[in-house]
Amino acid sequence: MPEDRRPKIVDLTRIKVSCEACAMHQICLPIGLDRADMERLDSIIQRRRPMRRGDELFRQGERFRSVYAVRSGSLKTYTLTPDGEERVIGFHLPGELVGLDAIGRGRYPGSARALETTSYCEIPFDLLEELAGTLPSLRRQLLRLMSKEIFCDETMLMMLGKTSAEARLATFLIGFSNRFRERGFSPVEFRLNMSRGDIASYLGLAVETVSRLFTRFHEQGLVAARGKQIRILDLDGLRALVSGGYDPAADRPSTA
Amino acid sequence: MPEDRRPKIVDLTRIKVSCEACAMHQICLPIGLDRADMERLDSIIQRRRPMRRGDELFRQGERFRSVYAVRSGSLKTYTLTPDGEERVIGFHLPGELVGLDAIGRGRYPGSARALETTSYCEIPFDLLEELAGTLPSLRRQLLRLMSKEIFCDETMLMMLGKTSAEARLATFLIGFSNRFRERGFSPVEFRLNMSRGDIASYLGLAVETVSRLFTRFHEQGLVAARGKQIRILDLDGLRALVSGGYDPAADRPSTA
DNA sequence: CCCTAAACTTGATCCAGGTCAAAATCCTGT
DNA sequence: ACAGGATTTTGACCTGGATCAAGTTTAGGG
Repeated sequence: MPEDRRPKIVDLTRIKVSCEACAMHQICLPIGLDRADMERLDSIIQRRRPMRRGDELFRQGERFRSVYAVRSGSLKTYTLTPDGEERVIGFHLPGELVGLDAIGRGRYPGSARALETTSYCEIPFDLLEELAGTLPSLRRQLLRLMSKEIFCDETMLMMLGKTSAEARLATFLIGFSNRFRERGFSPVEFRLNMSRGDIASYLGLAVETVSRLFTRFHEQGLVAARGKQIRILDLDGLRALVSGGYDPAADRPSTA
Repeated sequence: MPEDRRPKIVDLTRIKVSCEACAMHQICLPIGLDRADMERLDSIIQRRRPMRRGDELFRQGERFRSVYAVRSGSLKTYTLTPDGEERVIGFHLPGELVGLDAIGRGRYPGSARALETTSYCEIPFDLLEELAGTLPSLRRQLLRLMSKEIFCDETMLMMLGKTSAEARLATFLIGFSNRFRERGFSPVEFRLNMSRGDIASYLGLAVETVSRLFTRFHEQGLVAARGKQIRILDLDGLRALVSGGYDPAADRPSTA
């Protein structure tokens, strides 16, 4: 067979993917699907070559075709304001779907960029929509994930509305702690691959404020941050800072 | 027939509803459905007796069973923070669905309260989900509406992150202007039935700031507000205030 | 392994908008 | 029509976090 002259390139672009084998299948779309249904889902999903840090998954304004599921790594979504400034909308960990905000408008309202080496699945949305017609579990999970997204955005809205910078960063760290734990990683030691600037933009603060807060948290023995590497020393102490504000950890279901 | 002894009470609680006859059916769930499919949707929808100002549609923490579509009037959704403060999440006009944030968690994360006399449809979600399996147009529209909700929340997030009080109120007014126009009402003269406090809470500002801004807008000849009655005098002037910030009017599709 | 640009930290200053206080206005029920 | 509480407006003051300005560390490419 002459085709095996360049097998790796072809393989890396469109690999046969299996949800069943994916470590995130208890968090992602296939929850509740039996083997046969999972195979039908597999058949419409494409796994792409992993992205490297800085690569773009899609760009603001591009025509919407697919939603994407993060398999490993992480990415950020952001929009460019008319005056060219970048505003971070969210950070996405393995098992999470990206691009759900584009369905209603046919174009991606923001861009998505890898924060580290990141692999993902591409799910053509017209096929997903169709398949959701015949697989009730898939339909339910898709609706749940979208609803969860709305809920998380609303939680964030509440926080940006009235909380102090301190409470925002504390909530941010607690949120990541929870998300890492849900994924089987340590909830007290992890790497935040986004820059301080990204965190600041996401929380509606200035970079300087975020930096000062990290130093303060360190001084107070709450968090030991060496660059992007975070170690949470006193989770309850952080929770206390959120006082009065809304604590998403308190009632976020551990699964979906 | 002895039943017609108390027909009105029964009628007002569960009225046979028709999406086809509803003024909002080009904005709401039934877009793209043919007559037969619309009847199937009608068959799972219940129209309830109208609420009066201050009535609650559902309460935070209650078990989720239904989503609701506003037929006429308006309502606000809000959550109570642990320390008993109210935080407004959104305002809902005719044709909009409420309760979508509850699907993923099985409980309403906030309460919904009528801002004026308001009629609505109740749509039991398990039935809607099932029907969405057999009606592709309904499924598509449900996904679109949820996606739109995510997009709107994200837009709001961006705004709360970095914009001035002035830009926030301007965006708020422009947004309502658009929504009223989409519904066939005047985009320059309308009634905002929520209190100044509600507006402030929604925009993450103090009541006093909102009040001052209304006076300032009046002085600048942008808006004439007599209490809840709003008349926009210079829409472009308002748009100019949003400068630099993100203008949702610029690319919000006029339909769904 | 070093060099350089970018990212991060720290310090000093300033102001938008929050808070407190009080007066004016608007509703709502009787 | 009116009383009384709630809502709104206006004024005075103050603070949290933005902004401006250096230094310092980190990381990636040659």
